[in-house]
Amino acid sequence: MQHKTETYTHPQKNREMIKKNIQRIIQYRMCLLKFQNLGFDRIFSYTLAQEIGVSPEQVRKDFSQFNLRGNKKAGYKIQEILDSINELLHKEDLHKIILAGLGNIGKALVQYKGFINRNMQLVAGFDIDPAKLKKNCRIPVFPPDEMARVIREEKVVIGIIAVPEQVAQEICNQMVEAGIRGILNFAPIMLKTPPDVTVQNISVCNELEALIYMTEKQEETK
Amino acid sequence: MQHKTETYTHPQKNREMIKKNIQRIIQYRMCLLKFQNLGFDRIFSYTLAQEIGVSPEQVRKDFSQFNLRGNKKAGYKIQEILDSINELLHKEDLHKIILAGLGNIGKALVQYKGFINRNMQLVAGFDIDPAKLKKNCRIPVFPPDEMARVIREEKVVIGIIAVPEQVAQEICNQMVEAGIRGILNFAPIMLKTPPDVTVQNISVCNELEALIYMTEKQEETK
DNA sequence: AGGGTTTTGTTTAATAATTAACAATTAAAT
DNA sequence: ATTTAATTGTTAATTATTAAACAAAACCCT
Repeated sequence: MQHKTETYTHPQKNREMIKKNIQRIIQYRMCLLKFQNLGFDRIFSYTLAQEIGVSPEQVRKDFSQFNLRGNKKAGYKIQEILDSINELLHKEDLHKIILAGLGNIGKALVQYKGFINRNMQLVAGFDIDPAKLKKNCRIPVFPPDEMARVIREEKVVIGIIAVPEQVAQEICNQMVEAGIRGILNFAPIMLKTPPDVTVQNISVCNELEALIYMTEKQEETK
Repeated sequence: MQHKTETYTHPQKNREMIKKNIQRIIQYRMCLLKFQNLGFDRIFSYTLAQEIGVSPEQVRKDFSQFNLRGNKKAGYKIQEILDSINELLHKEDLHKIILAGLGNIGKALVQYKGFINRNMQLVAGFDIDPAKLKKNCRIPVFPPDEMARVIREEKVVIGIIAVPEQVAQEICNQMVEAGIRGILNFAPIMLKTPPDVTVQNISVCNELEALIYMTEKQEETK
């Protein structure tokens, strides 16, 4: 029997839930911007839901959880919700990010122009290959042994790992040691980190394989 | 009251569940390969679970669902499970993939060497920019109006969308029309597709924003 | 060979997430 | 101003997922 009113939830699980919800919120924002650009200044939960592929109740519940309020009968004021979401995501300040590895993915990220629109900035890159140090002039690129210094000096808390699998864990350890708290990992391994460091994996191969499975499954049952 | 023995589940939801489970299976495979390379030939659900960050029961249940069988007291034979997973994922045959858009992401994908190890192959790229048509000699690159022909001739069912947001939906429509059944989408929009087409979105910006939120949330509650 | 121990696989229970329902509210119309 | 219609926000119910429990199996050691 539970004595407390609030039921206990495992911190790790709880965090997964928050992450999932905030990812939906980020999607809503994408969608809100779209409708704003189309000239609308209000939107209903129903419309938003249909666009994202969830139920209207889900939208209302998500908004409610993050205290994003609408108007009865009149829906949600797009600008108002956008402002609130931006505040929620601390979009008023610039978020510095470092990048380890300037291979194919790293180079693509360096050249990507979409970060600054969303108040994110790659402040430095790191690569073992001396040839990479000058090539990409958009951001300064250092050898890996300077990473800890840069992280500390620039007070960076977010890092991207785009190095080969073999060195990914080592780079991860160095990042965490120097103060990185969130890692976007492109290496095809499960990184080991302390529980207070958040890791998000991206694997194009895995996604493609899952997609292939799904399509073939669909084909079978047709 | 439900009359059928099997309870009804919404097909869309059901598909989400299968996708999630198969993604875990793909992760298990990654991990199994790692342990095989370390010289092990058997593994316990407990070990695998710890490595992936789930419970041992979850591993056993996942394996059970896909009929991946172990040996009581002796755990799972790594090679056996790997073979079964590869069979499950139809790894015996080569999976052809087309790529729309040869910008930063597209170029990175073309240069990526990991596909062939997993029996996937980019068979063609498409870009509106004539300058791109010759540049990347790893795969043939065509203008977009040849896409439908190539999809049909090569019988491709998987496509990657790495074009600018503004044309992503149009490219998607063309792909679906020509026979593509699974799409990996890098454009920051929710693509509209028929229900039997599976879409998987990848957005580096969204993942980073979620990561930033998580780290700041963590900082607050500390 | 046989008991003890360990680990699977499945069933049952607990927890979490989604959907449905509905009361409250408010914009718009008359 | 009053009424009507529509939409939110929250509570309740349902469904789905995850974890626990335990029986069955089989390896290993004596």
